[in-house]
Amino acid sequence: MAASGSIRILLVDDHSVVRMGLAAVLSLEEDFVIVAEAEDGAQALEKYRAEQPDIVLMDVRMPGMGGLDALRALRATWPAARVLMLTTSELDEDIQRAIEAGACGYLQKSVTRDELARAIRNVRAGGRYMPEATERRLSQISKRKHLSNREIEVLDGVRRGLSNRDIGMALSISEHTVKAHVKAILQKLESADRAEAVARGFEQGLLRVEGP
Amino acid sequence: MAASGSIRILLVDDHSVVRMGLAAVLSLEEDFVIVAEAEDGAQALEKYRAEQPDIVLMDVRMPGMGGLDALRALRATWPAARVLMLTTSELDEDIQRAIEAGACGYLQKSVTRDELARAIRNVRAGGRYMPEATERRLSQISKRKHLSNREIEVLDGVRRGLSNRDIGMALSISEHTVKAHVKAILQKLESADRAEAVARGFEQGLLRVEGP
DNA sequence: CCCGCCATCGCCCGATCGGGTGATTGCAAG
DNA sequence: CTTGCAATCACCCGATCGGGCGATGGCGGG
Repeated sequence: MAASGSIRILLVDDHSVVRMGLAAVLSLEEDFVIVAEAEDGAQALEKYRAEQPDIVLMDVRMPGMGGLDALRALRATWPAARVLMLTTSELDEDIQRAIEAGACGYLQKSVTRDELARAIRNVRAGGRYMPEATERRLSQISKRKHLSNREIEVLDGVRRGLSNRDIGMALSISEHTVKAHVKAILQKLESADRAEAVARGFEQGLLRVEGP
Repeated sequence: MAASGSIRILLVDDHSVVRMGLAAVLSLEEDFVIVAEAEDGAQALEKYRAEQPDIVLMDVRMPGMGGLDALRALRATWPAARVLMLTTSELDEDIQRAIEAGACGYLQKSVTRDELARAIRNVRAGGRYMPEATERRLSQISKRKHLSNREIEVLDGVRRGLSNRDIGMALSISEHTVKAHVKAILQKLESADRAEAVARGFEQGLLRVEGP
């Protein structure tokens, strides 16, 4: 690995404007070298294999394989890969997932040039980097009781306007069980009824607008 | 105003990375000149007053005064202002609102350099510009029956988990009336119950995660 | 001027929801 | 092994929801 001469970077983002912007910002630092760019997760894996960069800067939301899946795939093959996640969204339990999946940092696209450079150097040096605001949000998120997979499935039925009975039939379980799940969901999301639970689901990133 | 020598552009986006990227992309065109940048709606108005650019490239989602409000404010003072809206989100009835408010185009941040340049020249020449995909989405959106203001208020109560009675008290109307509104909402959003209506509200951009 | 839409109010009623209180299984972590 | 949690099933019951049917007044466009 290059001692500390230069830091080799792989950019992954589906928005070409953002890639150009990152390239422009990073080129202001003498020792940063962008060795490759990718538009999606699959490309990112290819490029990583080919270039073995020191740092990956990756967008969270991308068409096809999302940034989180790409992150997991990357770390599965190269556990030492150092990945900084970028996002516009700022809400999201994606933060939580990214950290669990081994991201070394989580930045918003509104970062200043300075902070971005610091983050990259930090991560390169083996550390982590997380803006204070994100850290605070993360601690809040981790306090939220999170739903089990089954509960997410039920919540998805609720979101589609199904009755408890219909959800039961769809999941091949009894209506009683569905009610139990719904009850648990309402408690965990601190919601008064299923409508509020759906709203909370969207707020917390459990439910999304684009169908999975 | 510069005949056709150069096209003077104002960039408005809260993400510095995106501004840098746009600046980088646009600087590749000889006749494009970025005369100012702004980080939010208020700044955008100032800069416009000072520079009187030919074109404004504006992000839709921004902290403080959002892109749409900024657009309206701008057109209120300078009805001839030519504004191209930029977005990451792609969903949204914001498209609809932007067009109504007098935007000359609506682009995603994934645009290629080519398309962006074409859009700008088009708009500069007095035309409009809208990617085909966006146009299709727009036509779908316009087919959606849209909720009245009162109905939106009711839907917001529903989203917060209030009962019809509580919503009635909050809005100082009878529970019966609320029920009538809810009924209308369910029909217009083609929803089976209030939970699905909330989901549809989020999908269509009627409800948002960050507070109004 | 009339039609349509919106907002408001009213009553009846069956279906669904959500709370309370149980229980059993199986698995994973301590 | 014991504790805890997820998932499953069960019953009772009052409150709420959502549909059906209808009515009034106001406001704006054709």
